[in-house]
Order: sequence, then structure tokens, then C-alpha cells
Amino acid sequence: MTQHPLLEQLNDKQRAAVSAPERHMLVLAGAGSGKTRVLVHRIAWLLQEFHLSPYSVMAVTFTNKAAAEMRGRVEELVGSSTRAMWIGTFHGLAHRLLRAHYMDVDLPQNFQILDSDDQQRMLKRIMRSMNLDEKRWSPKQAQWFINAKKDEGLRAHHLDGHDFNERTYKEIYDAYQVACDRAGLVDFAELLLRAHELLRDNRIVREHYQRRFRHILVDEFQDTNAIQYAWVKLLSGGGGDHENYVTIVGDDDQSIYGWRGAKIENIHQFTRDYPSVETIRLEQNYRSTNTILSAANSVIANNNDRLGKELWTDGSHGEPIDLYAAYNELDEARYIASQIESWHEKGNALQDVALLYRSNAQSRVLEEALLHARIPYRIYGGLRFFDRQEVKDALAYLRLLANRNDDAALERVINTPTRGIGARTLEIIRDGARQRGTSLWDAAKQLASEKVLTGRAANAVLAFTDLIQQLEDETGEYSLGRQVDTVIKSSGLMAMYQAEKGEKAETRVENLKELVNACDNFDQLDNEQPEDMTPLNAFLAHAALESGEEQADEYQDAVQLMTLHSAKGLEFPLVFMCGVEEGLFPSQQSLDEAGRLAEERRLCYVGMTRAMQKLVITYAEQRRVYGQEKLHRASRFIAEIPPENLHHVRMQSRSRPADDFAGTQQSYGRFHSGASHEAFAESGYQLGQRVRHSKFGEGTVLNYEGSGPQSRIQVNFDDLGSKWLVVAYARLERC
DNA sequence: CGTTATGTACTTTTT
DNA sequence: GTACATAACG
Repeated sequence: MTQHPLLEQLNDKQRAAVSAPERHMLVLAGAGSGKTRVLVHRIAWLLQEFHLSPYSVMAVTFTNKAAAEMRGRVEELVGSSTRAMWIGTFHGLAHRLLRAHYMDVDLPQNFQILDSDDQQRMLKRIMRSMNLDEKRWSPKQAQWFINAKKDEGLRAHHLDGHDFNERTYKEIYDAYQVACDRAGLVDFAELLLRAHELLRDNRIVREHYQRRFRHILVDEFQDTNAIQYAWVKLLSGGGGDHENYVTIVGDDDQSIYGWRGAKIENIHQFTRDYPSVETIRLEQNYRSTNTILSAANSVIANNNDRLGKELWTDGSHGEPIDLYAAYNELDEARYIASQIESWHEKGNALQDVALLYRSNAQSRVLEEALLHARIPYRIYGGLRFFDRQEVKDALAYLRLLANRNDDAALERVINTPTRGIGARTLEIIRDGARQRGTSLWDAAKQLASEKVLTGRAANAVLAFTDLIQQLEDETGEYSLGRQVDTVIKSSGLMAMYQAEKGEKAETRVENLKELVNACDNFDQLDNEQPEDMTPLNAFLAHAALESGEEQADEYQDAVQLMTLHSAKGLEFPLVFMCGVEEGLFPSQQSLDEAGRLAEERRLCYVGMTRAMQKLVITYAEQRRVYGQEKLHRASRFIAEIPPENLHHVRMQSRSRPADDFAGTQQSYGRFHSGASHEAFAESGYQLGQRVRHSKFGEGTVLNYEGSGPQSRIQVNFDDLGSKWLVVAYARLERC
């Protein structure tokens, strides 16, 4: 039987999803089951077999990376341009809608996007002007509150403000929104909310898009929040007169963003709102060994309310999962480094290795060990290019050129570099703006001309407004790159960073130059923005929405370090999951709140299923957390793995002489606190050794003190925590 | 206005 | 333990 080329090399389930008739579909796709592949082939199928125009397809993802990958793979498959197709992130597509219909949503044509850093600064200013007790109300909390409400589709006036807390937040929300609207600023949540309101309230616009998008496909649906779901529902005409087809792809077991508003229930809700939906489960995994999968399966089986799904593979059994119980975080890091070394010596690539941890703080110790072992590494999740201070400074100048009312941008650069406009002057301008209900820019100009501001301050302010005006006049016709270059130089920004010394300042100067490059390369044709957008506005939107991939030396073969969260969607032949301890993973906070533990378990599931060939789990009996030594027990997740899949690695370092790790002797000395290696040798016990006590049960040796019959030993018992025992009386058994 | 000292908080991350 | 922010100081 000859098969359609698009269906070749797909399994039955994948084929069913790709070649299904036009209908609503729910694809429950387990980790490593070829989810993206199905999505991409499905789109190609729609275009080729159903002769759909790319114009009538919309595909939504969460990250720019996923969107870019999807577009690339679709184009590769269908061999033609997909420009007419709307592929993008929720935020990117919402932004596109708002640009096209800015008048319908009361936004200025040149509205700008506020990233979360800008948003926080903005809130800080507003809260200050409200004279709130700064001890009690933090901009961060307010930001969290406002975004959470917006994610639920709620405006300030929707809040009833029953208790004092909420009443205050409501006022902040209100004031913040007024300020944003006046300045023509839109935060991330606002993009979604406003686009939703546009579709909801404007019948003509809604029906236009409902007619247009015959198929809507949503990736990672378990991560959608309330407003995103409402959005999809509106566009699809869900339940209405004009119904389009919706395909959602997701995995309830990989929902790890509940804490930022994602609702797994949206998957359940979908089956209720679209009763004709067909559900397809992709359970065959092409990534991991059988051992890894069955371990992951039995961990996740401890969660309730699952949609039900069990991954399987016809691949090899593979090696057992190594479990290493380190006695502290330094030992853990060193063990990992040594394992990576031997992996590398066998001829394997370092970039095939990932170190996953629960929180970013854990990376430091790991880095030190890798550095010491001279293993190159790369950390994910640092500051991205467009988020850097100097780049944001330069962008703020550009934003002011595009829109004088952009208060956030003005605040940022009015005195950067310093030009004699101090806190006092700024305060006067803010007051003036508040009284007149104008932007800071207008207030500054007026106050200076009305002589409210005195000589020196007035001069400084006028010099600034003249500078911006002159920059616009001068560079208006320039190419983007040349414009940015001129702005950076004429504003004094470049000179300011050049004058600073140190490595940091040098990279800042480099980044500013890189920004000019980025502008030169920014080809507006590559970005499907509405045509009437100026190149500058298009670039600013690009900078805000795609803060820029970390441009690291991708050529160097390096180990990858990242949090479990950022590992989602990736795969590696060798994976280390570090710090798998109660209190760390699952995190302490998650134990206090209902429902959070299940999410931690899903996070564990995500981490385990990243591994293709080999998984190594490590934990430390003792760990410094915020400068304090904490005793930890192995995570409950480890106990949920079938014992036959686990291989307990024995402490190896004790049998070697102490000078084996001469370079780190110092740091280990701190831990030993008086326990010399000789004392240990004499005692017959070793650090990290497992011992059994007749009353206290099993535990791990943590420390040792003294010698002879008076010597004492510290043991961390699994059930009781750590205790000091006199060796002579304790009658410990080695096990 | 810019520098230094003290205080405080601190999972997870994208847009 | 450290980064980051604000406060006090020169």
C-alpha cells in the first residue's frame, strides 16, 4: 500500500491525528511522543489535502522559539511560503490584532509594549504617588495581583474590593491603568485582555476573524490561562453560529505553570465546550529508555485527577537510573562533575548532558565544580539581550522618539546619562503631570516655559526635550541602524558606558554596538507586521515581545545547566536531576499549599522524561540554603520510583586519599569542622556511609568529632533527622 | 549628585 | 550567602 508522503513514518495514532477529517480535536501527547511533528504534519495536511489557504489557519504557541520552529518545519514540509498563516505566540498574535485595530481599542497608533520590568517601575512610581506604606505594599505584589486579574479577564471595576487589601490593590490597578492608557502603554497581560475585549465587543471585527480562521491549533494547551482560553473560544466561534475547528495539543502531566495562572482544567473544559471533539492519545515515546519511562510513569501515577495516559516504548531497556546520595552539595557537585568527565572520556559530547535543578540558586555550586574540573558549561535563563540595562536605556530613547507620551521611557532616560535633572525636578514634573492630566513630556515642557521650574533645572529640562526633538528631526529619515547609532551617540549613552571601567562596562559598550547590528539586520519584511507600522515601531515591538534568544557561543561543546522548568520541551542523552530532596524538590512552599505538590510531581515527571539514554538522580543529606546548613531527606519522588529501576551508587570518594581533591580542600574543610580524615579513618566510619541504629533506624554519617572512646559521630537518620551519638555506645551497624 | 553602608528577601518563567 | 535596594553620608 502506498502511503501519503505526509503520513509516512508516523505511527497509527499520529496518522489518525494528522489525517483526521475536519473536526475539533484534542491530542493528548505524552512527553517525547512526537507532538510537534503531529502538529506540523496536520497543518501541512490541511493545506494539501483539504486545500485550505494558509490564510485560514492559525497556530498558537507559548514561546517564540516554538512558533519559529513550527513555521520553519511547516514551510519545509509544504515547500512554500506560509507568510499568510498566523503562527505565533498568544501575545504576538494579540499584538497583531491590536495594531490592526488600534482605533477600535482606543490605543494610539504608536502604542508601546511594557515588559515586566517596565511594568514594575511604573507601578512603583504610581504607588509612591499614592503615598502608600511602602513596608506593606510592594510593587512586586501589586504587579502580581494586577496581572493575575488581567489573566482572568478582570478589569479594576470588576473587583468588588470587599476587604481592605483588595480595595487598595483595586485603587492601584485603577491608577496604573489610567497611567498606561495616557502614555499609550500596554503590558503583556493587557495585550491579551484588550484583544479579547476587541473580539468580544466588536461584532464586525469578530466575525471577520471568525470567517477567516477555519482552523485554530493550540500547542501546550495545559498552559493556557483563562483569558487565553476565552480568546480561542471567541475566535473559533465556540458554540456560536459560525463554528471553526479547534485542535488542541497538550499533556496534563506536564502542566507546570499553575503558579502563573495556567489552568489544566481548560483541557477538561474544552471537551465540555466542544462536545463533538475527538480525543487522540499519543503514548508511544520515541525518546527515552524503558527504564526511564517506567520510572517516570510510576512517579506520575501518584497524582490524582489525571486524564490518564501511560507512556511506552518499543526501544531498549537501557541502563538503570543512578541514584547518588551525596553528603552535602559540594559532594553532589563533585560527583556530577566526575561522572561528566567519564562520559566525556568515552567520546560523548558534553552538549548531550543536562544538569537540571529546581531553583536557580543551585547552579552556583555546580558551576564551581564544573569550573574546577575544567568542563565547559552553559547556563540557560540569564538576562536576555533586550532585557539588559544598557539596551533598555537605548530602547527607551527610541520609544520616546516614537511616542513622547511614553512616561516609562521618559523616566528611564531623562537623567541617563546625568544631565542635572535630579529627584526634586522630576518630582515637580510628576506633580505637574498629575495635576494637568498630561504626560510627563508635556508637563516638563510646560513647566519650563511657564517658569515654574527655575533657571538651572529649566535649562536642563529644555536641553533634554530639545535633544529628543532634535534627534527625531535629524534621524527621522535614517535607516533603523543608523538612527539607533546616532541616538546612542548623541544622547551620551555610549559615552557614559565608555567612561565606566571594568569588564561589565566593556560588555555594555559591546551590547550597544550589537544593538545597532540588530537594527541593521532587522528586516521588516521578515516580520509580518501590519504595513503601516514604522520600522521603528516594528523593531520596538519585536524587542519587547521577543526579548532575544541568549546568544551564547553555540559552537562550543558545553554541558547545559537549567531549571527543570526551562528544560520542558528539550531532550538530552544524559540528564542529571540534582537536589532531589524534601524541602527543595518538592519545594517547601509547595508542601504548604494544596494542589502544589501535584505540580511538583509533574515537574519531576518532566525532568525525568528529558533523559534519552541515562538518568542520574542526586540529592544531598546536608546542604547550605541561604547560608544555613539544612539537613534534608531524599525526596518522596525517589521513593515513588520502582526499586528495580534504581541503582544506588555507593559513595566513592572516601576510599581515595584526601589529596584527591586538593583544589577544593578549603571548602570541604569548612564542612568537616574539625573532623580530620585521620579521625575518620581511625573510627572505621566514612562520611556519607549508611548506618543502622537499633532504635533510630537507618541514616547517613554526616560528621565526626574527636578520637578514641570519646569520639562522637553525627548521623542523619531518615526518620528522625540528625543526631550526635557517642560511637562507643551507639553500636551502629554498617549497611 | 555620587559613593558607601546597612537592611532585607529569596521557587519556578514567558510574553 | 548574596544580590539588590534604599538610606545616610561626603
